Amino acid sequence: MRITTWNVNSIRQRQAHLLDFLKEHAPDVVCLQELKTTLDAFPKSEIEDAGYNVAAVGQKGFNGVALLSKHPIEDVREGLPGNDGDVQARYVEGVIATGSGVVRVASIYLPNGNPLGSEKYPYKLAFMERLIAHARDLMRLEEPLVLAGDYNVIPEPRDAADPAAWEGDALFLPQTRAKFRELLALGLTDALRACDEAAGRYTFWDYQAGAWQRDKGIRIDHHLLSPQAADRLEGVTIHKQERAKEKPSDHVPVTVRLKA
DNA sequence: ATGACTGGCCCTGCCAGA
Repeated sequence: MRITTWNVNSIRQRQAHLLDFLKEHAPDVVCLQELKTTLDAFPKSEIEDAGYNVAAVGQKGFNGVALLSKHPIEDVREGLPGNDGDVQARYVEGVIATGSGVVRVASIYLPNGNPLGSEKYPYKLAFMERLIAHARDLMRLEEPLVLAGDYNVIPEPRDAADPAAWEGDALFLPQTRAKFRELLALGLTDALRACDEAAGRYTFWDYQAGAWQRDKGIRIDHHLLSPQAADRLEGVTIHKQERAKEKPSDHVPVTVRLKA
């Protein structure tokens, strides 16, 4: 079973790339972030025609997350518990029912948190607290669980081409990284790091300053696996070539492979 | 050395992203 996460930076701008990707790679599940649209302009029928079921949460202009699945999507949750009054579309979760069992998958668009000093950083930390609390509950189910998405967290210096440039940034602050480690401490596995300890495994390159051409990337798109999912981990692929296409997202797709 | 982009929206500079 293959589960891809991809911050597409506008589903309308990236629709052709997405459909190409689905055709070429045919992942079982795709977790999308930054749809940047309400659902009336979401290309649901085009994605369904490609063979996928859809569970999506939209928002005008910003955020927006979706689960696409070749298998039925059950038990859909929109938003994290404890976020009453939070209108930002940043979380959707569902149970994927395959012939050989179920996997619970979440598509997460964690807040960026910049600029510091604004209300955005406390919002990021509060969102992470809610995610930790919910993940703790999900871990009690002792089932295969994949928490995938754009975490807006650079976990370690080796996850940035130029770590010094990110000092003091909401993506790399010690407090941000500590909260990410709290998630891992629940017993979740960072899938890429379980397979590959190398530096230079990036998933995002800024549009500005020739970041792509100079490989000034960061790794911020992650799959976190429960033990029952980690037991089945076969590998992780970063689809780096997507960034070299015309009109790319600034993030590339990342796919985790689990044994059937 | 510095700065370099892209997308959506209130349709046009501005906010947001990372």
